[in-house]
Amino acid sequence: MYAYCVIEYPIKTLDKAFTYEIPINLQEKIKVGMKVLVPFNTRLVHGIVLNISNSYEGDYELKKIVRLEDEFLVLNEELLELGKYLKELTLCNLITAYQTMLPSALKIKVQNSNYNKYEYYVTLNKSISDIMEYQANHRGKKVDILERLIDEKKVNKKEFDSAAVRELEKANLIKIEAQKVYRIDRKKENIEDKKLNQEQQEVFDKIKLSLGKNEDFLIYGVTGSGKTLVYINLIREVLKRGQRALLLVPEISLTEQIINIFYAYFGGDVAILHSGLSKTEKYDEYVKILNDEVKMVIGTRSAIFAPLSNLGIIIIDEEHSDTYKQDVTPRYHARDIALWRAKKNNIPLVLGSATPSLESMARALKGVYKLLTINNRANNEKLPECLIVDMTKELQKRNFVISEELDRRIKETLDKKEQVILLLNRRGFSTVITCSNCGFTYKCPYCEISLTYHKTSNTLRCHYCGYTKIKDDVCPSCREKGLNYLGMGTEKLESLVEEKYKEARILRIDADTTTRKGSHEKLIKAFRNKEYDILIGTQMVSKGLDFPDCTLVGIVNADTTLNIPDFRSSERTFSLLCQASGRAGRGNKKGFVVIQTFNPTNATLECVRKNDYKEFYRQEMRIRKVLKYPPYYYLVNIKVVSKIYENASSNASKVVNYLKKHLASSSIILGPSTAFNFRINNVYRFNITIKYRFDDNLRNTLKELDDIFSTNKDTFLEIDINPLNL
DNA sequence: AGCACGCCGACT
DNA sequence: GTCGGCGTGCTC
Repeated sequence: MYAYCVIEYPIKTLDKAFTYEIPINLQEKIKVGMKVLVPFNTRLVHGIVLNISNSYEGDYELKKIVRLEDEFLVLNEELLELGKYLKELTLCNLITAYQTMLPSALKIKVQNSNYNKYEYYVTLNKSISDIMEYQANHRGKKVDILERLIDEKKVNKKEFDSAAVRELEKANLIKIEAQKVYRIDRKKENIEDKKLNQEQQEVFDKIKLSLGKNEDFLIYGVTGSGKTLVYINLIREVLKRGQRALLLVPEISLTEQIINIFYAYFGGDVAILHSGLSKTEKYDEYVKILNDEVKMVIGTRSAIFAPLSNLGIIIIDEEHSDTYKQDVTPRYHARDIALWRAKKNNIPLVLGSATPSLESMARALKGVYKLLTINNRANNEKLPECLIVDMTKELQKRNFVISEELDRRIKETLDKKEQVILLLNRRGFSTVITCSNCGFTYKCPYCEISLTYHKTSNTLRCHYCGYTKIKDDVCPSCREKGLNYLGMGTEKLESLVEEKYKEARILRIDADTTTRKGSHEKLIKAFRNKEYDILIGTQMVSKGLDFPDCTLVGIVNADTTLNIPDFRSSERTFSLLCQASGRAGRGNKKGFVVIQTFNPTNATLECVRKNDYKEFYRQEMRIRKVLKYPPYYYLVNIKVVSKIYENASSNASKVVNYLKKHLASSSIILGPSTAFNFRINNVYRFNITIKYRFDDNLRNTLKELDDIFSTNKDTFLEIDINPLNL
């Protein structure tokens, strides 16, 4: 018998199956998907068995497999096949695909250590009469231990004095047995069963009809519409049918509430997988899934590879979230993997969002996904009232950070003993130039992208197409000398707010205050418990959180995200601000949202104010169509990377020429342009972007380019198919 | 990737 | 004469 294996080195030239002879003693045990140790050249390496065959045709003198490395399959048939799809999807090596699917404790190459955790239990090892006889002749701790064991038969070793236990074991009176335990072990809670309202029920009923079929859904439900409750009921239905469920969430640390709800409903039937777990915790959760000991998995992006057998449904919550796309190789999108698995298992896929990605909404409107809408908040709560404040006018009143309107509302809210969230968008791109007088920013005339400033040449450039212009001395819009960099950090805002509202208790949450594991949840909890009055934060605080006493959300500077040089910046801003607005007035109190901006007539902000996703979708789709962006066109981004400037530059031109020669004439090739992170650590990178609709040659051409550059020592390519960022 | 093999320069 | 620099080629 022969085994075809991929080996551990993630190198293009080794990205193929190597054949080994299976020694007779392993022939019974070996299975496809197992980890093996094999001789390779002059050393031993790890590999995964792809195929087992009785014949081998070829003239190689085959070597023999040394041993099996795990007693269980690390990859079942579905995942083995999925790895091949992942390779095709992202153009990565097969072994890289498999590695990303496995938790770090089970990855190929790591030395096999035992990650299992045990608890030790003590039981009696002699007849009761022998024990009693021993007790008669002794006193103290040992007698007490035996006493308890007679009563309870089996007791955790932790509860006894270890020296006494050791002596008793030596005397052969007791024995100690190891029992495998899981590090995470949650119990179901008795919670009140919430009933679905009519809208939720309709959505549930429609998806229920599709269980057992491959149908893909998009649930578009406003913030607070109770999508989670629909998910819970769907999963229950799936479990009732003896199948399992997979739920993806964007970031578990920010979605603590969701997990707790699912633990409450499903207890130990849930396994969780996310980056906040330790390596060993992840291993435990993974083993539970492999052993069919759980009925559902909740997790972040990579949980889409969970080895659940008998899948009945896949749900992706907040499907628009960027976190579902991995930004290192393999650059996959969990949605694509979900579509594949749903099809493969013949089950429904449910995507849910209050602000669906344009891609998904476009597909839904085309009928590729079934669109299901929830228009109202679950308990008929009103959406918050939202107003836009023109900061150019405030500047004249010398209000640089907090407008009169926002100031008045903050005071009112504090007087009512209610809570305020102030959202400061991600620190602005320091390379984007804004006029501090009127809010003007430079945009590329061809790509509608903010231009970035290059200090060395005093130029403004579009990193999509390479358009370049010299920086003006005065703002082209207001003729003032106001062109400077943008940026205020949360810290500065915090000190300002402290000064202004001396009585208020202020909490700041951003990447700096939440570095320690779990500190984020602690701070969030403290705010919910009303230990603070004002919460200042970045987008971290905007997602999925529920603060019943928060009635005011202030967006301090809505322009920063709008000006980020990316064609998706409007979409991201809309989504972020809608999410943030959704934080106001979750209880039965009325909520307010104040958006401060230098662009009060901006169409995206106006859509946020009206909470009008449909209008935003229409507008943004028009722009995407004209400028040939997704979802009308597909994108591929190629970065040409080298430590040597000339090589990066010349190879980038070579790539463009190659593409021009081989791609369909309808495909658009942009660049090479200097990437916005053009030079990091003395590594240079050039950007090439392909826009295409249908191009039969595309995949093969990309593969060929990848092959050509795989042997290049100093220059390499990073190919990102369907990139989220360029 | 890792390692052996191989062919040139500067050292006890 | 030999040690060791790293260019080249191969891995079932």
